[in-house]
Amino acid sequence: MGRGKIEIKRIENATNRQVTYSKRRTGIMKKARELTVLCDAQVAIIMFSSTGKYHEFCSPGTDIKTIFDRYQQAIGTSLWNEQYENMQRTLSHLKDINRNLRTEIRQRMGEDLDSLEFDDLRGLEQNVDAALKEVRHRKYHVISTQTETYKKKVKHSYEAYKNLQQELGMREDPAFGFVDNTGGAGGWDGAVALGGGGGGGGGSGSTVTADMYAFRVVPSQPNLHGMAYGSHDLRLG
Amino acid sequence: MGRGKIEIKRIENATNRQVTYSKRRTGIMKKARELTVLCDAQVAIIMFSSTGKYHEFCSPGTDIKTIFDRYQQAIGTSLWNEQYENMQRTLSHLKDINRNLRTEIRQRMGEDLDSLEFDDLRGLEQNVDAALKEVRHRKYHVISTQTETYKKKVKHSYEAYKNLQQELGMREDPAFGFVDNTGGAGGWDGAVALGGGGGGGGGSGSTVTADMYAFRVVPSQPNLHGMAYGSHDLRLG
DNA sequence: ATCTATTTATAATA
DNA sequence: TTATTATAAATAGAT
Repeated sequence: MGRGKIEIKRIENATNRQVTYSKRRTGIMKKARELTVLCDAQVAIIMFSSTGKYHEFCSPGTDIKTIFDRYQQAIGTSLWNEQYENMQRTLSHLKDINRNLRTEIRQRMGEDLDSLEFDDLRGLEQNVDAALKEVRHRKYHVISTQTETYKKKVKHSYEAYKNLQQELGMREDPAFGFVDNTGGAGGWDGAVALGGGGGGGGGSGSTVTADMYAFRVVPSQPNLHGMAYGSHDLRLG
Repeated sequence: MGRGKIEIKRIENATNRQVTYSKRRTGIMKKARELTVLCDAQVAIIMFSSTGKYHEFCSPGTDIKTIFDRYQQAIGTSLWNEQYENMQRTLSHLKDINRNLRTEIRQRMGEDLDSLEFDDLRGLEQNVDAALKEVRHRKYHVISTQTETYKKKVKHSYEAYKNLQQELGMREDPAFGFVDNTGGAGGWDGAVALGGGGGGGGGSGSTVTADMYAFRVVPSQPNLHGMAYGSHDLRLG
């Protein structure tokens, strides 16, 4: 029905496609309206163009949602409900898992142990004990790494200072140079001795004490990825 | 388009109406199909005839529910959509929490510690250490309670035996009676000495060894509410 | 259902 | 976009 017959396949020219969409959409809507009136029917149409624009038609005296509800009743099984209930199930499953995880954490924190049998307790104890060893090991590794880094920084700083001092000494009165109070660049291993971490070579001279790291004795909220240990609301899933 | 022009108003003759409905319905469906193909559009049509029969059309590659969802999104407001999205949000929030909980558990198990700063590690260590003490304490409490219970059972059993023996001795030849080998009902406290738990009164005589409880030395999967420690799939939320 | 005279929709074009 | 118009398609009424 046009100047020429066309093949029913995707119109490649975007403009033509858009024009045809517009014309034929109008045509379908008109047909739907006519069907509604002529045959006393109820029709609902939803369309999306390839560009994402949406258009709808609905017989007067009703609305799309009503027709859709009726449709759902007609086909019996409710797609909505199916998906909805699926989600509900997933949700409650997640909550269950959540609750279990919280319980495990609480028990790993030494709380709510009343429900555990002796064997459970023994297993938990072994597990926590092993974990403690791991954490300590890691802690020592970190502190020794930190110490190494610090040591290197100090060493570099010292060398830079010495170089500057030499340079100054060559150009000006040596009396203006800084005095070297260190026992030499050699002994910054102290803190490594705290743990079993991989300490570097031995050294003598000045010793770095634990105070150097300003250890907090009070267990003030330590953060874990911005979250304090045990800060989860463990009451509900 | 027919032998005669018709007015667009309800067809009163039921048969004619039905026939026209059928013909025009087919026509609309064909038009919809053509539109889908020609213009790369998505179309969903639901129809109910005046007699209640329903028919639908949907572009291939999708389904009515999907189109309806999209439609609801397009028009913005929708109670269903609201609820649906609410659920989606809750779900992803739960997944996030879940992931964090799993991370915390893993770190409490001494795994994945690389991302932790020294202060985090120190806090974790203190926390796990305290937990370990709690678990041990509880374990000792349980074992001593168990021991008490066992002691009482043995005592009762012994007394029942003595009573029976006496009864037997009164009725039959005492030679058939059982010999009492125990050192008296008094000393079943042995295992309590294992820990700091609240042991009962002191006693002497035979000692209960740890073997009495058939301690497993191998840390075979201890159960926690039917779930082994660390048995959660900790990989994903 | 099937057939066609006619009306209607629309492809190409401006 | 909108309008025109030659033609293809849909379909009312008859069979």
